[in-house]
Amino acid sequence: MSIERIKYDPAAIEPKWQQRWEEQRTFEAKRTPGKPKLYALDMFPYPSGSGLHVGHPEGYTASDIVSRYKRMRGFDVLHPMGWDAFGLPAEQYAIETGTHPAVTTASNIATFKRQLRSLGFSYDWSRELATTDNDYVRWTQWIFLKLFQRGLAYQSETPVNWCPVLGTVLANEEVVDGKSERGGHPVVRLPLRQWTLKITAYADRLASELEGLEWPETKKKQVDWIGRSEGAEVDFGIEGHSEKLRIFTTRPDTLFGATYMVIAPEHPLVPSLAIGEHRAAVMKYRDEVASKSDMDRTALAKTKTGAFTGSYAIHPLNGEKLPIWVADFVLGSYGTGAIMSVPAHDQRDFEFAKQFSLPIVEVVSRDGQLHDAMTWTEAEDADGVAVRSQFLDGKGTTAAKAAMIDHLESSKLGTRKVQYKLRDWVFSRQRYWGEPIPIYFPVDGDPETGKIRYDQPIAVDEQDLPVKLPDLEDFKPSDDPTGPLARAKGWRFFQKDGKWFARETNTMPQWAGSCWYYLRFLDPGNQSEIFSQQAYDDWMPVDLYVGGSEHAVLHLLYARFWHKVLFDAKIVKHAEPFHKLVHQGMILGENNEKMSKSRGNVVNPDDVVKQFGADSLRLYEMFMGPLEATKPWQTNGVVGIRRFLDRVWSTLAYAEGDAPLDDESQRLLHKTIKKVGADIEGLHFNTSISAMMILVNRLAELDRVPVSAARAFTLILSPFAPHLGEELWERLGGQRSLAYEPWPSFDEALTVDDEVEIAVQVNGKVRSRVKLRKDASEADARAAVASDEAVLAHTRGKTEKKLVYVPGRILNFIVG
RNA sequence: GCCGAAGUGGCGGAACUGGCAGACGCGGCGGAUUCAAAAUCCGUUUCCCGAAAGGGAGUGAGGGUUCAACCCCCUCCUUCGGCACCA
Repeated sequence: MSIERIKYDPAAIEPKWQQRWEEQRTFEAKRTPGKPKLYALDMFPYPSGSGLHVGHPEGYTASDIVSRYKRMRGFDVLHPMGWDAFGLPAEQYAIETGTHPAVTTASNIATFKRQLRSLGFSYDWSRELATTDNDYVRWTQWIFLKLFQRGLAYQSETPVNWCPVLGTVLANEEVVDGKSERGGHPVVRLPLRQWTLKITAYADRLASELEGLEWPETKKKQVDWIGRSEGAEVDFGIEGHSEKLRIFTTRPDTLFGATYMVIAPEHPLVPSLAIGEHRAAVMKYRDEVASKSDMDRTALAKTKTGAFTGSYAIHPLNGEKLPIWVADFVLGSYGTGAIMSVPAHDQRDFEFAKQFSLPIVEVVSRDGQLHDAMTWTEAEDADGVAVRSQFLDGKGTTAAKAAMIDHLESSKLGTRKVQYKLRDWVFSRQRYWGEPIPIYFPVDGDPETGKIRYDQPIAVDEQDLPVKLPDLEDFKPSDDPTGPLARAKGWRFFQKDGKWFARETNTMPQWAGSCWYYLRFLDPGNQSEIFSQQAYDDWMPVDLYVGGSEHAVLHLLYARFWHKVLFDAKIVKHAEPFHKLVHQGMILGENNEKMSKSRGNVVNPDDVVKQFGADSLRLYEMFMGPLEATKPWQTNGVVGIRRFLDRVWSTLAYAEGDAPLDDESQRLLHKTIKKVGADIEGLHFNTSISAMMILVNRLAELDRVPVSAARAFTLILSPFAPHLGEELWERLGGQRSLAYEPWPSFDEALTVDDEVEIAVQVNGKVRSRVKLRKDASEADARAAVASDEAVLAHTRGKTEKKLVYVPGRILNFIVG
């Protein structure tokens, strides 16, 4: 054996196959009638300036393995990739350097694309798209118009989260602890004109239609986020006012326990209710709260604060006078911004009552007896029996709630009501690098002096889409919340039929583009429609959606909302877009900490590819542990994987002949084929790799590996290590890419051993092992160990009380 | 505080439906090869006692069910993720 053998050289074979796949358009998605289909979607990345990090390839490799496997299983596969390319970083960079965001974005995309290509993902690059493409923006705006036409996009002047540093308004979801989610800049609440999407109109469906989806815990997170609660709205009279004070409660059964009322500082009635000597203090309190950050107002506020308005509400059922307080623990943005306070049965009300020495009256008793709630140390919010409650007395809580609501409705004092924590989606941003909102307004007179009639929004004609961004040189946000687009006067103002109009200068948030990209992938080149019905029917819904759990609520809720609107508009045919959802876990640095530049523990995929090869990176990321688990990077682990691939190469690359494998190897091969297939279906990539390692270790011991076995192994390895797979396949006589080669079959009979070694226990402790036929009878099993010294040593002189025998598993003597 | 997930060798992690805990990989140790090293190959590697045979302990802690528990039940601890006064 003097022939010099070539070594495994990923640096040579990886670019070779990447180029060949591209030239031969190997992965262009085509649909063949009658074949099953798979739409495998990755959450497309924001192409940041720092390039890919090792977290990206984790999910991408997983979906790529499934895609490649399914192709070999005869599926038509749609596996696309694109760019979520609008967003703040490019704009911030533009502000700092003057480089146009389009330039930065294009160069970042080029970097990302080069990196993704170097990893050998089987994307159909002919469907590549970026949310910033005019051709894409056109349809994003088109969908906005659908929302507008259906009354789901409206302007409001409500208090919003204005971030002075970023110069924009943020969604509630983008504000964490009173700071911007990106950058951690302070956020204040200001009333501004905003475009808002009526996602609350879909709250019920967004919650209930999750059922039936194959999603992880994320379903629950969304349900919690939507936060449905059932209760009643009740109108209280106000002494000396004709207006009513409307409150929402989930505990109408405790109405007789209300001892005071609380309204939020933002409540519109605050000015008129704050009277007499109390007025000044109330207004001062209101102003103080307004300047507080959300942080101060919520989590850390241990003691309750508030002020008495001087006004009284009239209890609708017993006519009692209840003092009306203002306190910031009541939120202006939830329910009616006002509550009836039942301190005996609500902890917050209880604390407030203690703080301000207000009465506490028990109206729900745990045992039916009367107690003095003034002596309690905390509220009792558990269900019980209604007391001191007139017609409710003696009723259990559930029955009492129903009876009270019935009574309120029949006497027109209140109504049944469902409330949601979910708020409408503040959709406008005062920034440059986003989709222009395709709306314009009449101008009274000319642009210089005229007033813009924001109350008369007009939809841009569909024919005139997309509304493109004007070229700007100065991207700085200003204090002026109309945003930088307002400075492009030539773009903003235009004349039609002799009249002046002004375009909307707010842009859409980054979420907009990612709300529907999976739909454009169906038919990205379509110039006349958002997508053809044929393309839709070919591929939808998305069968597998892989992405980070950081998008569990925001992106996935927004996208589902848009999809349902499109469903109602009969543009899509499924109520839900994503059938199965998987979140890859985070990859930590070697020191078990989150990867970050400041911690200096960032691993660059380019370096790993250079040192070990793309296939090693792919395999390693799948071998680290369960896909969904958080797990630390270990460079030595990549070394181990590279060793495995070296061994695969040296074992298979020079396979020859067709001498049959020995029985044991043959069985192992068939077991491995079965296991790898099943593991891919279950996304258990770590264990399938381990199974392949075991097989190679076995094959490497053989003098010679027959070609047929080498080919079968090559095929099952190929979804994981596609470059190595192709190279081996070629050496083993393959004429063309193995991408569509049928997945190897296995003989079920060879995957089960008919003789197995089972443990022999005495009183539950393993004392010996014995080889037995899988289906051996108890008598046979007993006979097989009858003279086993290791067993006899522990049974001798004792009486057998029981024998547990599970064929193929265990033999356990119970003696005493 | 509430909700969710998870705790297994020195490390990453396996373990079917309750049936031999520690597969596979890393690291360690010993050896082969080499002038030497790297690479590669072989052996070994949960802990404790023991020269060995063997014995004992062991899956965050404590209890329980069972012939048998990483797996099921109860209590508790820790870590991670999410939510944050939503009436």
